[in-house]
Amino acid sequence: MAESMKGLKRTCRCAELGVENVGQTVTVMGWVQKQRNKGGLIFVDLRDRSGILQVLFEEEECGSEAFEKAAKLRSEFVIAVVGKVVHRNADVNEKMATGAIEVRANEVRILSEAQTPPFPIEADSKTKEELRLKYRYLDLRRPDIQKNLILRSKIATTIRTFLAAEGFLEIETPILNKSTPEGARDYLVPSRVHPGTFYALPQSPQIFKQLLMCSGYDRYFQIAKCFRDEDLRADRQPEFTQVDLEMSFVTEEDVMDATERMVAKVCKEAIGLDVQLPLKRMTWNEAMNRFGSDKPDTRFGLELTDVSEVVKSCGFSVFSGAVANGGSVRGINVKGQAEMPRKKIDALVEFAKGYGVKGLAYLGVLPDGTYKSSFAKFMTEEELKALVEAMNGEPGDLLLFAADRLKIVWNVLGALRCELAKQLGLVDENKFNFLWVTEFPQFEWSDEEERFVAMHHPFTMPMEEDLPMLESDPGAVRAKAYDIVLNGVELGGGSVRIFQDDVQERMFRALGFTNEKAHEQFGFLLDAFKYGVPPHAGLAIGLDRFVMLLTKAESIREVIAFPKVKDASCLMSECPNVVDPAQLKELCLEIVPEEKES
RNA sequence: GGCCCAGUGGCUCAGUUGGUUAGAGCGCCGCCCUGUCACGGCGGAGGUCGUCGGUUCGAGCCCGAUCUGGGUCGCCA
Repeated sequence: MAESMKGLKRTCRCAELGVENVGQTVTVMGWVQKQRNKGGLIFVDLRDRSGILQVLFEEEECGSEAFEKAAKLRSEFVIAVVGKVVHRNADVNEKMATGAIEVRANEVRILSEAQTPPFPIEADSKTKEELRLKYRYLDLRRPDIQKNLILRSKIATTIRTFLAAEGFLEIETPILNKSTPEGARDYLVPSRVHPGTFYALPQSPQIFKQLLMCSGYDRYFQIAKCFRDEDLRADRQPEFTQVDLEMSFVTEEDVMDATERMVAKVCKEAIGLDVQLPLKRMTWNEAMNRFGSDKPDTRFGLELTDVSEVVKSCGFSVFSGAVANGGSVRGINVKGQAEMPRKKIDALVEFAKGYGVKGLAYLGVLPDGTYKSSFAKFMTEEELKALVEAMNGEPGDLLLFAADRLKIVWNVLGALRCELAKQLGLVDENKFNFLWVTEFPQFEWSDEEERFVAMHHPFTMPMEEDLPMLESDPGAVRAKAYDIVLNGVELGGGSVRIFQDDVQERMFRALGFTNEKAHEQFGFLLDAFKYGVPPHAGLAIGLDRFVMLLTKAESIREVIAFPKVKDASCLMSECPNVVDPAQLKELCLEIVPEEKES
């Protein structure tokens, strides 16, 4: 039966005690991690978010009533203990942070009894995630998750302190917004007052922070919840948190400078990591050509080589054909792997196919100078020699090639080099390689929509020297946009914003927006630009991903208190769920049953 | 929407070429134990193998479908 804590006040957390407290009488409260009953002596490991403390019950010391209570304690009971901190003398436990001391109990109260939990509350849980997430409130008791969330809190505090000192104001923006079809799918919220209309949850506070600049707030930031109704991944949740910031009267240099100093500060405070500033930079074009990715992992090599020129008229029609059709042939030299078993190579080919390429050509340069290859028979000795030379191939090397449209080749080889690095153990897990990727293309061609779409968003400023091409050659226009990348993960990104209404109008035209459509969707922003708007630029960092990388967590769910699973539902609360028909009626909504396919 | 992986007592797993009463460790319950800390000793309870259907004399094991969770491609301005 639960007892009251009346008259008791917790004096400290469990693991806050040490040898310096010996002799003091303390009151500690927490969960029973473990009870060890020796008969005349009962040990209890008491746990709270600080750690574990051993409590000792001896009948002579605590009296028979307390001793009997101690004998009844089970895992996860919540108890309060009043007792004296003593040294363990000969029985120090070196493996415990509080192993030199223990609390000799004088009094114990059972504040709450507990059923046996469905899985052990312990670090390095082996329990299936499904079960952990169903009982997330128990999972969150585990020390490794607590460590992650405590670190996350510390990081948020560091960010707030840093930005405040830099003159940033923390300003909240609305959660209920207007839906804009550009970009990711919106989560929609029906309006009761205006039947048939909807709010959208923010994908980012983008437009509002730009309006704040128009309003003179100079430097804004927000640790903002954002929502995107897209499929989940190990590093992607439908609701996530961004450190969102915007600055007026600045260039991209100012934003990048403030951001990297903030990131460096966080790394130092959170995990004691010294980050060398300024961060390395690379243009988008260089990143794609060398790494096949706009978020390259620079902890290892395996860079791409363009061999299109070398093979454009060779006998292997897959290569020559790709070049003839305007595509590209590029390769990766996997040093010393010429003898990779056929089975492993086949698996790599299958891996590559998952990225849209029809196959992967391989050429092993054997130590004796001969070749083991899927295509050598189609090429002359000279052609092969030229190809190996172009790849800097030496005996013992395995050369892998993809031939297709350039976009696909980049995609395949970019993924392949990461996979190879993982398989060959080339990734140094202790490295934190930050990188700015700059000069992104302004537009990206969408096959699906048959038009150019904005690579970042429609408010991104093109580079001045490329402005004339906005109409004539949109695909060649580079943007004043920059992404910050850490170990192959896009940590965040930003841009200088358009602040001239004529440039903004040209942007919308290039994106295929009519004047009406642009005004219908973003009219208030365009109007705001007519009343005096400062040049401004900003950026957003994905906080969840940042914490995930700093904690080396395998999944973003390990750094979010209550995450969603793959289908965007919550196993604990079971949302989303149906609602009362009366609620729907009030919203003038009804469920139309899906037609069954016959 | 596609592809891949997993699903056996509360938890983590094992389960031989399909063959009688499905095993282990931990946990749980009871008794004993004054220095344990992966405590120890003795005893005990607990599963029909995610679900449905099929093949077979016989299925945890083979086949099909489906559900659940994970990874990934598409998607994510």
